[in-house]
Amino acid sequence: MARKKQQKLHGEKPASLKTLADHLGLSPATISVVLNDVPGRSIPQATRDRIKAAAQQLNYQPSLLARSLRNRRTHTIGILVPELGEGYHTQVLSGVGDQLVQEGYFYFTAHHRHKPELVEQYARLLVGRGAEGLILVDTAFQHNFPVPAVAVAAHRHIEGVTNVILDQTKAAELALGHLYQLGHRSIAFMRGQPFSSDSEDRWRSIEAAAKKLGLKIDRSLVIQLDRDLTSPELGYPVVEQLLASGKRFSALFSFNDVAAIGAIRALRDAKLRVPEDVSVMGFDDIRAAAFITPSLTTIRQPLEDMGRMAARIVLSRIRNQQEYGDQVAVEPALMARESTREPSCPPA
Amino acid sequence: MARKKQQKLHGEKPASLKTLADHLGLSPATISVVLNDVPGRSIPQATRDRIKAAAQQLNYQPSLLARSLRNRRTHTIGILVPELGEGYHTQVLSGVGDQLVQEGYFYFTAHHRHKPELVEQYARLLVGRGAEGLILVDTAFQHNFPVPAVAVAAHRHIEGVTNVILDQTKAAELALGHLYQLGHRSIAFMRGQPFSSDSEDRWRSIEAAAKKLGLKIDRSLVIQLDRDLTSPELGYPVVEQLLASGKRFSALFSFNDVAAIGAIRALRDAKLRVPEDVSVMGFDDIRAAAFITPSLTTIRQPLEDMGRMAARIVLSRIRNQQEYGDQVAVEPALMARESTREPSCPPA
DNA sequence: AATTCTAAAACAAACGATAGTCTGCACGGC
DNA sequence: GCCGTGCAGACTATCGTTTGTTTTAGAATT
Repeated sequence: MARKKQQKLHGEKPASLKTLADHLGLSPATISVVLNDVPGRSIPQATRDRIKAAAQQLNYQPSLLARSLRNRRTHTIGILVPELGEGYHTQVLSGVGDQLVQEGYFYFTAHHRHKPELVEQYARLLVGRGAEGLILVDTAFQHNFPVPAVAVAAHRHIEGVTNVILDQTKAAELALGHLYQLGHRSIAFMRGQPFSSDSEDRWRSIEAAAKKLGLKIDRSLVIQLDRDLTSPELGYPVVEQLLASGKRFSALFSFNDVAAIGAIRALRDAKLRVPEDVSVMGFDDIRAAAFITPSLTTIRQPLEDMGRMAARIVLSRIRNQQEYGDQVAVEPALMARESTREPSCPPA
Repeated sequence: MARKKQQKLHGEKPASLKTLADHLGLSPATISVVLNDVPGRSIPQATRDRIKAAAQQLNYQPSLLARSLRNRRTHTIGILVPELGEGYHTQVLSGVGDQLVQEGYFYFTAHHRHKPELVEQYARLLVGRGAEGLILVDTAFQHNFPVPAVAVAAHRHIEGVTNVILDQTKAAELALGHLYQLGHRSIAFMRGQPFSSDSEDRWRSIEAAAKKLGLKIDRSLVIQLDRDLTSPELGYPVVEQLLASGKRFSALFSFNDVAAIGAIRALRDAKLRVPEDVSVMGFDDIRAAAFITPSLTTIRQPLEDMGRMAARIVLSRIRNQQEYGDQVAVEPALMARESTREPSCPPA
């Protein structure tokens, strides 16, 4: 007869407990008990072996769907991010994913492209889909959620939602401390866009750090980002304008790395060398930061750690352990590279 | 009395059909029928309104879990990627996600860090979790799968798995054509690591394109990558060696952008200017390609499109439409930037 | 008044797994 | 021979939906 098909294509329905039960002449419940090693049940070893062998042979895979329905546990977390294709969010995602998988959880992802109505909608969908918890990365939201939720770099604080943030105070101190120590005294600052979650905090921290160092912030050296871009173009025009104003400065603290790259372009196009004439400090430590010429001195956000932390917190809240407060800060690190050095002429 | 809690914290069990049924004095089935607008059932408008109002009021959300169990449709796809935190894969993911969401599907992601046993294990888990199809991005695998599967940039062809790939012939022709047209005749080539999925195809296409242009490939100008790195360090030592060999060349075609960035460093460290002394062509068009100095001329893989295409194919196969063959190629594009120009001295 | 018809909704059986309870039977002790 | 004891496993209900089939009751027909 025809040779047995060696590579079964999809189509045959997978084995269920009932299939196994019929095959073995036992009841589904017994098989469930054996395969799950439920304690306190007396089933002879012989039967156990028989069941396990059959399960293997028929390639039995329990339907997690059915199990979830019955146990009311899905072991699934929903994750909301603004974008998938860009560095910052996916690095957080990477940490989240690692931690979740390690603890036996799965996750659904959805990206909302910053549309508020999509945030609401996807959150509902994810929960409807069985998500036992939510992790929101760089995502604005209004309400509480029907399941434990943790925000990474949240825009504001919402009752009941734990927030994982960067220690902005420490970050500002690291950055300004580095520039100050190199000898910089006239430093230009870039403020983030009003709609960006970090802008306000970052700026307050910078002011505080400056005060602590005895450094005066010259208002005319403070520029304000406003465009909604994720390309270096973001930083170009504002720096161009600043230069046109004629004010001089020996260092620039950019709001983020991407803007810093644009800023470096603008400085170069104005025939200023980086770092010889102007030092540039970034923020975030995106991958490109180490690759560009000159490589960028920046403050690293431990994105993977933040993700891992968020995952740990959401799981702990699901288990109803109250181990974390409603805000958890992680430590930034200074990545000193080529784009900063001592100013060429000593401060005036 | 105590004021009504305005912000309900999680804890109250969500409304089910049964809850609604009790509340309305109807049966769950009737309510299901109404809420799903099942055709061919006669329910008076008054009752329909009553049901819909109650559903709204009790904030009824159908359990997709239960529905999936019943309907044997989960509307979920499983996605396997090697890494989450790095550019290439997540851009594909972004396209996949867009397309899936648009067609009403959700997706589970898992990253396996190139460990073969994890690929197998996660694939099984995802299917067990209800995935109706699988998308494998840059992932090696051995077997067929019990559900429709589509691979993006697969390592080899597997019966029954549709493959979305870049048109390597076109890519090689674009790249070499560009260099040739600029006047380059002595071109150095970088071959990918043996374990990388594209290495073989890419090289064959380059040979073919060179032949077509009447360009001779000088074997002593061909260098071979072998390290498993995703940082520019990848391209540095091999170019250093090539330079040490004393052979001269006016252009270098790198295996990918990351290696190209390392190569540029190596060239600079050897006091060669890019592009004045040596033109460098990359491959992939990673985000950093446009940011570095000089910005990198490269071949763009339309990663999002590939993801979208993979999603479309897997859904079409789930629906049992046979619209696509077992291989689908997408078109690359030349991104001409600063790192290439005509050679400074005319070819010998 | 008895019969047929139809609208409106209830009922019942799944989907696959699991937790709790219950039964049949062999064995032992008295 | 009667009863308890344990073992080995079956039975039942349930998670929340959906689908096919009945029931019910009132209205229409004869």
